[in-house]
Amino acid sequence: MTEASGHEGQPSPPTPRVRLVDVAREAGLSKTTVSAALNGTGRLSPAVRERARETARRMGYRPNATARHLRAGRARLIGYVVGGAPDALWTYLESPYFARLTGATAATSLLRGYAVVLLPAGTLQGEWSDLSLDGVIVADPVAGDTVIEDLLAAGIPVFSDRSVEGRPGASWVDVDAEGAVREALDHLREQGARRPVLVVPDIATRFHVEVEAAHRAWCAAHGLPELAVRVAESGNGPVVRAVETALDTPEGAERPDALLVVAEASPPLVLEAARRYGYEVPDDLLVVLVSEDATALYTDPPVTTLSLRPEAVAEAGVEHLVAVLEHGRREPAGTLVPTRLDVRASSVRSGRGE
Amino acid sequence: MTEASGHEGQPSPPTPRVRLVDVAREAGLSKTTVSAALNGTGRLSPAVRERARETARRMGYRPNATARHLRAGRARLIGYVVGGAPDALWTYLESPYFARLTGATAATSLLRGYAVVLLPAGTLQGEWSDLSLDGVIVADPVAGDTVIEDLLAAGIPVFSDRSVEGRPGASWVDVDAEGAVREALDHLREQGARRPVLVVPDIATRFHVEVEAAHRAWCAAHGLPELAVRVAESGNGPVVRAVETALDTPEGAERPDALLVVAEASPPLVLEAARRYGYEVPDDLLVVLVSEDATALYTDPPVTTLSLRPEAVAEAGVEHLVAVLEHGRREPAGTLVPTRLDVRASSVRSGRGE
DNA sequence: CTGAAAGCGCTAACAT
DNA sequence: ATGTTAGCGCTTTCAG
Repeated sequence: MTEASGHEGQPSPPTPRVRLVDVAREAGLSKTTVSAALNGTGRLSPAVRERARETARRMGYRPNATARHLRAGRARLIGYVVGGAPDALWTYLESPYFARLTGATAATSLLRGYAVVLLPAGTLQGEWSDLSLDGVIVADPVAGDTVIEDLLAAGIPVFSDRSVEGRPGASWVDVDAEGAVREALDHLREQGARRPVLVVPDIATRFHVEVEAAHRAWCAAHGLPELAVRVAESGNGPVVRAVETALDTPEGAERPDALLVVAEASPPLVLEAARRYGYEVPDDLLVVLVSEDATALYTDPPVTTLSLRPEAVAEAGVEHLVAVLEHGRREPAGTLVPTRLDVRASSVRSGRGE
Repeated sequence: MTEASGHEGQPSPPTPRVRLVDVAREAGLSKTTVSAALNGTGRLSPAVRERARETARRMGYRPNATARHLRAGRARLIGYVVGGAPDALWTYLESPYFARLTGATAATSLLRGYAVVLLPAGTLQGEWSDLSLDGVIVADPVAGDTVIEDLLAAGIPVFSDRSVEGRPGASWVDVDAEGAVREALDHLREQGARRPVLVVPDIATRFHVEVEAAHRAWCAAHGLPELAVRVAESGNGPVVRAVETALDTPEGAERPDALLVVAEASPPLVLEAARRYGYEVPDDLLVVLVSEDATALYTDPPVTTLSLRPEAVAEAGVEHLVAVLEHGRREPAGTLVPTRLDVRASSVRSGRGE
């Protein structure tokens, strides 16, 4: 039962908000005094401070944030854009990786005193120039992303995961693609794999480009065949089809004995695909997925995943941006986030030593 | 190659931003004229207008959004909070429903000229009172949610999906729970189900409370047994266990012949659970999931889903909020969004007429 | 057709 | 210890 209940209902005109002057007048004090009292600054007698506070409370005073921001010279607002894909403006949130990256970015920002504004993927600065953003975080830019150029040209501090190395004002965070590939392939090899096949999206994101390079290098170094299938589109449909392509070997040909999928795909669906093609996991096929999808824990067998650690990426990114924003750091800095392999039954050769 | 390349690099002091006065001075005009020229307002000679624009461009002038907002009296910013759960501050993004609701809210807002600020779930107004939000959207409040009370008390226009009926200033949107349950159960009954079992979260969200009521009513009306299992926690693990509970009937007892899951769960995992308990889908068990999870399309068989239409919910919500914000509408308005049943093979009795 | 000046609501020097 | 005043950067009457 709020104040506006029953017959007494406020008349239509949107109640003019109580301003600092109003409180000051009412309390018989000056703006300064009330402001100081409310902000805990200055030296005021406890009595006056209390009177100001009480009056403000009674009148339902709430400071105007915009005015404060104008005064302060910043709005404590950080923009968040995902690079590339201007075709999929918002769907990135539906991928577990981005869902967690986004949440973690918002969480870390808030800890540092900034709120996050969601921006549509791949849009340029011009489309939201009327927002008072102190800085912008660009997640997952593709090579030569216009978003970044745009922001840099506008002089807005930018942090971008993946590398924008060397651009002044553009700190970066990068997932350690090379380490990720090496760790996953080493693990598969230890488990006996000799014909691992890689499934990777065919896009210009720095991470994926590096993954391919690392894979090539690893295969050469270990004298194993370089088996890879590229996925043109993202999404479960295309990725699962790519997995099928990878597993569907011609009659009599040697079959792959391990699968490393570096594209967001539903773990249970990948397992199902493997079964459809007559593989037993992990007996005939070891499976490792680069994924943040929690369902990996609940499949039978549970699926080994390689986490890109979105929380760590977000944290490092916000940290860099805040460093620029608050201490005016100019020299670009960077962080390389190591991935984490969560070994589960899908990639552990069974019937050995157990 | 931006201007700051090479040896010429700007010295450290963060470049003082170009202001309107600076442009005016440089162009030999007044602030007024330049402002008018840039905003396309007022009656200026084309020559002057062009001169002002050119100078602004040359100097890299970008208007200060905060100052504009102060002047305009609003920041064109909408807050977005998810109700309840202060334990899971950000994880809501990982659910397909909320991922899409969030994206759609941001998209619709932008179309109406507002940007969306992500707020941690279940937090109160006091924790982000230093943000200049014109309004707030509260998604999925639980009964008697403090977030709502808090906002209403503060006089901030609130829209909330699910109902907050009767509160002045609090328009609402509600998913048609009753229709959803009826549509799903009618469908299952038409397909021959006589012992459908409902799996539903045990939480006070209005939607879920209504689902239970509707289920009870439907069972009574059709003279079918009221079978239901409640899930204490959310997440794939608990939901799958609840599904197992629902399917794991004592030896000799009658088994359920249809499953209606009204909790976000991974479609392939639910299918897998059914198989583990010896059910063939759809032959022994018809399955309908309330879910926005895209994997439902790719399972074998594809799973029938009941969509809560997050895009429609978001659209209606933003529409209501903007109506309050821009036309000062006071009388609370509401929208009831119908759900959509996407019938796929998992709920169609096979071997009949085909 | 253009410019001077007021003021959005707040905070912080600078008096008193 | 408290009040006066300037000013953050912009838009917009209102004179000229």
